[in-house]
Parts: sequence; structure tokens; C-alpha cells
Amino acid sequence: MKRKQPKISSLGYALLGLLQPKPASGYDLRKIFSSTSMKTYSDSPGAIYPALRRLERQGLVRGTIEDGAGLRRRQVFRVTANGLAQLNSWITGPITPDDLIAREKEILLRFAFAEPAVGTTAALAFLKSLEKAAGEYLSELRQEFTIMNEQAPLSGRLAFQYGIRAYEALWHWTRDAIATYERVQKGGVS
Amino acid sequence: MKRKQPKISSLGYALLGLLQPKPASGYDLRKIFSSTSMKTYSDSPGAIYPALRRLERQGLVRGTIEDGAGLRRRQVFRVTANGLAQLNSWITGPITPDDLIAREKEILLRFAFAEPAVGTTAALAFLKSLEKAAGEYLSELRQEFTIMNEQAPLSGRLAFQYGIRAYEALWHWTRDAIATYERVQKGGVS
DNA sequence: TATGACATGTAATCTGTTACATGATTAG
DNA sequence: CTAATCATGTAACAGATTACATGTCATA
Repeated sequence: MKRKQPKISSLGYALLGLLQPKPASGYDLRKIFSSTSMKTYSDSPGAIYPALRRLERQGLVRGTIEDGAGLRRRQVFRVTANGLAQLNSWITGPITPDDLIAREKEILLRFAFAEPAVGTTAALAFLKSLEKAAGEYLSELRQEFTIMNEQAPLSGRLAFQYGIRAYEALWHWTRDAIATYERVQKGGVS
Repeated sequence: MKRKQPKISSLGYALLGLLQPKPASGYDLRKIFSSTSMKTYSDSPGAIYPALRRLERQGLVRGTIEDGAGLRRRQVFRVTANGLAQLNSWITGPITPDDLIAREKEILLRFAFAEPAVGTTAALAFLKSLEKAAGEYLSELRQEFTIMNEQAPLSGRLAFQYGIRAYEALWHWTRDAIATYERVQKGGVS
């Protein structure tokens, strides 16, 4: 019974996540991207407008043309129930090793949208799963490092060490974020 | 007089960099990618073989078919003089803010290949330039954080903090790497 | 002699980038 | 009234992913 949904790109999810709390036009979205560090997820109209239309074709957002008196044509998009479901399953899905290696930014995007979309408990679960995955990948990297160490040039070894440090930073951050969330849950501050 | 070269992708440069110390076949290269953390730069034959052919068309590598008695067909690629020049100018080119935001992995790739390709002095210069760029971007991010802080949900704020920490890790790493290189240069160890 | 790993590739499809095009509205 | 900016898009192209196709050699 499950129809195989065509895949949604990172950009698509970024758009869904931004539209979820507040409907917006393509132009609004573009401005959010280009004016903040979200520009990592593309900020060109040639990516955003087609992505919005794809989401619309899949029934995940619905665009309505605002036609108040004398307004320029401005199409405002809203997330549909279906779109919200997709967003939630994307956020709560498992964190694969491949996510960690090839789609780190997408992981952070998932977490950034987690709380408003799926609540603090799910956000905390996400962090714990991420901590585990990052820890495991870290020990793989460290092992790989001891193997490659001697034959590579110094700059190569240093570059590899940066890779390790980056995942250490991720791991430490998950620990701190978990602590923060647990404090919030105990303290009862929303 | 300067003919506008078609652009080379990250993967293209990764291949050039790997071929520079030692000629290899497409399959060898694929194995390097898939067996190490270089798999971040794609590991599928559908990316690597076409990329090699593009490089060949541009005269940056040359493939020769090894036909020793009874061998399977195996095409070994070597970097040409032109290819080496391209690699060097890619490595030594300026580090733009855009590189830092959208192509961080490519920056590390440039550095990883720096020492064998352009020597320790250039590698050190690269690090210093990177330290500066990272420091500047960091203060931008910190500023953006104080602005966005209050209105965003906790998970959004935490995700942003991770972004800051990641660039802090990069910055700290450049400082350590610079220190390492300076020690090596003084100490005279190759 | 059949199986599996080696080695190389191609085709379809999707997405993003770049660069341009269009009209509507506001500021000077 | 004209320039800029708002808001929306399209077309051409490059590159990557996925999935498949092909042939060769070693070994059981």
C-alpha cells in the first residue's frame, strides 16, 4: 500500500522546515537563505522555485496567490498535513553512518527543526542517537589514522587530524546539548 | 591569450591530487575512495570514470592502457604537466568566504595535497590564510547568533551553536597546524 | 565449467548553478 | 518618468546518483 515517494532533497526539507512554523513566499524563503548562514543550502532562485514546485507536485506544500487590492502577485506556500508528516519522519528517522559521512549538514538541519516539529522528547532522542553514531564513527576514524599515519605527507596527516577534530567537536556538542535538554525538561521551562 | 578552462569539480581535483604522487587506474582510485574516509568525495564508478575522461579531454591527465602479456585491460592515468599546473594553482589560490561556507571539504583537500605539490612554505602560507578567513567568518557567525538568539526555538539555537563550534575547531586546528609546520621548518626535519 | 571478484564502463534521471527574462511597484 | 528593487520565474548546462551492462581472470 505504501506508494514509493520520490525523494526529497536537502533543500526541499529545508524549505519544508522553514514553512512549517510560518507560511512564506519563495522570495521570503530566498531572503532567509541568503541573509543567514542557511545559505549553505543554496540561495539561488533557480534552485528554490523549482524545489517549491516539486514539493507542490508531491502535495507537501500548497501555494496560494495572495491577491489583496493592488498587491503584486505573491504566492504564499503552506505545509500540508502530508508535508508535515514527511518532515516528521525525516527528522525522526534513524541516523545512518552515511548520513554522518556525506550529509552532516542535513543532520543538523533535522535537529534544528526537531523541537517545533516533533517536540523536546524526540529532539532529545535524536541527540542521543547522534551521540552514539558520532562516537562510533570517531573510533573508526582514529583507527584509520593510526594505519595511514606513517606513509602520508605531513599536510595529509594534519588534514586527517582535522577530520577527527571536527567529529570530536560534533560529539562534544551532542553531549552539551543533551545536558541542556535534560536541564530544560527537569526545570520545566519550555 | 588565456583560454577559459572549463571548471574542474572537487572530485576532479581529488583525482588529480591522488594521481600526482603515483599513477593509478580508475579502479585503484575508486578503492582509495571507498576504503578510506575520502569516500566523502563520491565513490561511485558513475562519477569517477566520467570525471577521469573529462580530465583527459582537458589534457590534465593521460591514460595509457597497460598491455603486458595476459593482463586484463587496465588503464593507468598520469597527471600531465598541465594537470600539475592546474592542481598547483587550485591549491595556492585565495581562500574566499564562499569556499569556507560552501566548500569546506574542498579546502581541506587542497591542504592535504599541498605539501607534496607545492612545498612546505606554500602549505604554511595556506594555513595562515585559512586561519584569517576562519577567524573572520567566526566573528560574523557569533554576531549573527546574538541577533537570532531570542526568537528561535532551543533546537535551532543549539544547531547554530554547533555551527560556531565547528568553525572554532577549524580555527584552533589551523593554529596547531601552523605551530607544527613552523617547528618542522626550524627543526629542519623534512 | 561455473562462480565470484576484478575492472571498466553507460544510460536515465535528478538536482543545482549560472545567467538571463519579465512585469509590477516605489523612490527620486 | 525613469531607475531601482521587488518578486517571480525559465533555459542551458554540468555533475552526481543509481542501476545496470560487459568482459576477464582465478579458483573450486
